[in-house]
Amino acid sequence: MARRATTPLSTSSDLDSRKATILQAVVSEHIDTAQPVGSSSVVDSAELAVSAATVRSEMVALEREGYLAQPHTSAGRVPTDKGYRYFVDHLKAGVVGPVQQLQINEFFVNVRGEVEDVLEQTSTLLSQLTSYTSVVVGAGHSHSSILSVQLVNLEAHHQLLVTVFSDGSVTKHSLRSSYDVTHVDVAEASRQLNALLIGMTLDARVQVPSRSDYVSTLVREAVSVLHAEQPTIDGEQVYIGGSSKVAEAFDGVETVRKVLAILEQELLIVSLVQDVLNQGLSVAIGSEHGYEPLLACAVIVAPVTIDGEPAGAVGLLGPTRMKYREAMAAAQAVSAHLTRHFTGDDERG
Amino acid sequence: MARRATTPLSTSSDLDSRKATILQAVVSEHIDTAQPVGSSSVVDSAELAVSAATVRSEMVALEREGYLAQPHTSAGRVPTDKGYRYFVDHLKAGVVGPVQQLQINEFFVNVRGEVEDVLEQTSTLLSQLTSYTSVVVGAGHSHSSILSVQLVNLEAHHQLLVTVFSDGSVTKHSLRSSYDVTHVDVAEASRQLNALLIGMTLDARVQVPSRSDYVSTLVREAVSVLHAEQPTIDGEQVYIGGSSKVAEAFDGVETVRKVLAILEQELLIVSLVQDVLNQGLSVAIGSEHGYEPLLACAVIVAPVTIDGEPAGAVGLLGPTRMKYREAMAAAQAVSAHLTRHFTGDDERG
DNA sequence: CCTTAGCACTCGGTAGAATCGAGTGCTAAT
DNA sequence: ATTAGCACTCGATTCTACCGAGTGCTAAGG
Repeated sequence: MARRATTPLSTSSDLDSRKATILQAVVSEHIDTAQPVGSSSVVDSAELAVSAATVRSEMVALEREGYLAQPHTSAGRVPTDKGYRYFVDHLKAGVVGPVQQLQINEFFVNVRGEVEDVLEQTSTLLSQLTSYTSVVVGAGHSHSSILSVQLVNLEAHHQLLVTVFSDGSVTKHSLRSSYDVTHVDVAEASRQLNALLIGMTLDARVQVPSRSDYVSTLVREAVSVLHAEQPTIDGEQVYIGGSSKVAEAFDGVETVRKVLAILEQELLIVSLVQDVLNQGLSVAIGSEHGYEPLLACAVIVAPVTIDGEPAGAVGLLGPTRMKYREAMAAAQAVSAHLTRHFTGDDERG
Repeated sequence: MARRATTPLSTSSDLDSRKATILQAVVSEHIDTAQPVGSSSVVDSAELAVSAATVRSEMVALEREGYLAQPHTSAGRVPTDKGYRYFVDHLKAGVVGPVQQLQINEFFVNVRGEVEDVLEQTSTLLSQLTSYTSVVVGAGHSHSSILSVQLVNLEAHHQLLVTVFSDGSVTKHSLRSSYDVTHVDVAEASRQLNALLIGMTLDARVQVPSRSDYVSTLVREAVSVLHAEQPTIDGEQVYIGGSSKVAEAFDGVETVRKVLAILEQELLIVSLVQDVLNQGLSVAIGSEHGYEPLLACAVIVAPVTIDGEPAGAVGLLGPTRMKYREAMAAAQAVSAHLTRHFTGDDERG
């Protein structure tokens, strides 16, 4: 923790020890109180052996360097995004509280059902743990291979193509034909599709014989419909938990509205989470993630893997003045449990 | 409209013509302005040939009878739930505006994809049309028969049971066995399951031969897992559109939070919608639906049918002072289009 | 008897003034 | 470099006055 003091004109991202202490005190207190923090309360909370006046002049410097801001003259200081950034970068990794640990353990012991159900419930869990809105993203099946394809006759003109992937996901696609299709045709088409597609991934192209009988046409349509799925950012699933927490976390109806509006656009949420992950970050604060309507938000992201492969992420969305340590610990713990749950899964009974 | 004047001491639910006019004027104006309405503005807006004083004494009566309330002495009047109820009961059926009609038509011409996608997008549409939060409920498949059952081997201990129903829905269920299962076993189990289950509905019990080989065990497990689904209020789908609208519609963070919290509980939303439908209502106002956290809300519901069978509902959730005529018209129009879309569907190419 | 003009009264909302106090920035002394 | 001291700023709070929308009541007129 105690870092060597450098020259006061440090190259932007490092601060001498006292400035760091002060900054951290301001951030901590502001997170707790949501109020601007004054020099004297810094002296109290950080146990500094200097006077308020000294702290003040340091704060002027911190403001000049962009870590703090003043809502108005003669108010205390408030952290900027940069200030929060410094804070989280120098945060010693937290650990989840005992109560929450218990809650997490219990959850993962009891959780049952399909992947989708687990993810959805996880999202609720994470939100309850932290009082922030949670986002759980499950990766699509673009890299899974096809285990089984089946064509089912709903009506003479209407078939359903049901595909099972090696990751356990199942998709369905409607096929509508302008000609009558018999059960025999469907069975034959099913057989051919299985022969063609089993073991393939969605991004692999397959050669379809171009004969023009009904069965072949059906097969061709089925294959093309499957391939058409690709552009849809391969159907990741998004589960949002605790959107009501938005109303508590932010003040100002307008902010709440904006954030909720964003949360409604699942594609956007997916790319937000992906962006943050791609930047290699675990936290994106305010302007950092580049989504203007979310300027007032911080996003915490933790990746989930299955057998070492990236398989999604869990995230938390709160105000920039969120409780980073607790929230990061919770996200990390949950993502780890999730990883273990899915990876270790098949070894258990 | 002009209803015969009855005795002033009418049996609660009927009002003489003038009272009715006044009540309707108050409700209308309050819906527009969100402000308490005074006697003089009633005289203006309803073109009454009486003085404000007369209106006032009528308002006293309306208040005594429970249709109006006063936020505080010497403020105007505000409708009670009962007042709103009278209003909507005597509302001449509205028709959607030309712009929205266009929007609806365009939507249903262009909409593509599986039922789930259509419902989800419909929910967004309805919300955009009305600026209220929309709820679309798709009925479960408890009454659909099974068209196909398929068991797929994910791993030696892990099979996936994929079921296709006659309504085009598809479910999957994980089966985990403590013993190794070969592909041959799975194929055989699949065959047996098909023989047993095709044509059945989920509520029908089937006799499973109680032999104790692996295949039979697998079959038994599959059947029991399918039947176990029943209690889950048979997996209706809920699609909520425009939850951000909640932030606009209500004032008071606490109300917003409560409503959002309710919207998160899909089961609750389903039963709310079902309740309202069962009461034969199309609108439930404030206390009428009996969900205390939604006291400030009105819910509009319109049923959707497929081939005459109830198949779900579309709903709108707004403040009690919502624009009933427009919202009801929109809900009705959308539900009608949806009904037609799904019913007429199979005749088209 | 219903209606209505007139009037006193209520009470929330707004505007302005006074005040408070937390917090700053500067300066001068150590 | 630090700090005590101090003048100053400015949002928040309180208080007052007051306005005005709206009421309820009453007494007079159809």
